[in-house]
Amino acid sequence: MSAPVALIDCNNYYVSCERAFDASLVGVPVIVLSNNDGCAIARSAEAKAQGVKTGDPIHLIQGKVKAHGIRVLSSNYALYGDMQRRVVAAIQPFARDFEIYSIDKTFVDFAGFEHLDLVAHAREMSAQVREWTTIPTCVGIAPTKALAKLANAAAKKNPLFEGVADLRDETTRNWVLDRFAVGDVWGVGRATATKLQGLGIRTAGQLRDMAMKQARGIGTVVLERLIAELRGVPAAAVETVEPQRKGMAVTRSFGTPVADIDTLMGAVAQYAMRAGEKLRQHGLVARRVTVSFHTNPHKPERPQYSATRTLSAQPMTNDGLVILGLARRGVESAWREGYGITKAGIMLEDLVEERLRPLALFEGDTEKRARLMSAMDEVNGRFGKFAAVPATQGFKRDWAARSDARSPSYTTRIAEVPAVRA
DNA sequence: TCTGGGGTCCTAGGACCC
DNA sequence: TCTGGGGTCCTAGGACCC
Repeated sequence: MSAPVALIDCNNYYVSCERAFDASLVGVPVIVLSNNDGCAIARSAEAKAQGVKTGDPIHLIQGKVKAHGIRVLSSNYALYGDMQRRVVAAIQPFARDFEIYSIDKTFVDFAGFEHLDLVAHAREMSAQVREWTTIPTCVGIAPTKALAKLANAAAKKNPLFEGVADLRDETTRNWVLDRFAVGDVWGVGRATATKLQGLGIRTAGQLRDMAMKQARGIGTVVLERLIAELRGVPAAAVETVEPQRKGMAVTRSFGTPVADIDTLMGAVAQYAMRAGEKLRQHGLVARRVTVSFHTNPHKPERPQYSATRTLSAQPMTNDGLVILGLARRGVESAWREGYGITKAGIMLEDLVEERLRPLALFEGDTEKRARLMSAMDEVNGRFGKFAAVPATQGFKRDWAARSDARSPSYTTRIAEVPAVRA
């Protein structure tokens, strides 16, 4: 039997973060919207009970919002990121190794802890997170990551588990797998679920028992690995070191479609500067810069246009103005008149740590530019985003996305720390 | 589905090379 | 060039996840 793995997952994470700082949100239906205030990406239990689904466009559920007094918030990623650090700090003492899988999920390697009552151990871990952050969590324990994810879902769904499901025991495991819909298994999306159902495979138990060869036929090696994991054979380890990231992107939808190149260039300029800033924050430089923009693919009756252009930075760079220069060339070569552009983005690939950057033959005065960039970072950090911007970016941002109901940056911006009155 | 933004991994096909 | 086998690199697109 392989070493036990646990997945600790925060319940309704974004909503729970908001509730940690605003008691009026407790006990009432709450949803948090995506970046563009477009759709619901987090829902409290009360909002779920009113039938709000993940991804519901806000304009489609306005009736429900009014009828049930659902509180609607824009997302506040600075807050959620900061809260995550506190959650991880609470988890840390309960294992030697763990993997921060996403903003609200952490895999915990329980190797070497098998002699403990792991269910009790997991409950203590969960209680520690709650005490330090107020955030409720559920834990799933199993021999593989895929099964730990499934155990976690079971712990969330079935009150019998009281927040911690241990699927190391085969009888319990089979019981859960036979009742678990195949489409809810981690790694089975809509496309694969449809194909599996066509073969009569409806439960996680049936997926586990599927012939590998048949699985390869409808999926890829990824589906084969998933089946191995459902059988209790690990195909993925708990990754304790953060992997080098492969790419980085800044993309946004526009509030209103853009039909002229200057306006598009203004948006692209902002994304390019932001992309450079992100690279510097992570201590990275990039080789490939891709700029892309397209019309709204959800309006098939309109003429569509989609363009991407990839350019190389020589030498590798994290200079926003260099990225902007390349992106500008890309936009100029790809621009076509007569379309309403609804989304644009900058993607950076071939990333390398700045200190490992290969030296180019002719570098130019990179040091001066590096000082300019860090000066801009400082100005923007102190006086707010967009205090210092290149002229291309412009000051009118008609196309800008909406974010009307963002909560204050309680933990990351001194001016917005909540005041306590005696 | 009137649909956000930021990622990863995998596969297929073409260009090119020896 | 009416042509073998094998390798790498690149791009585009699909699928999935949070």
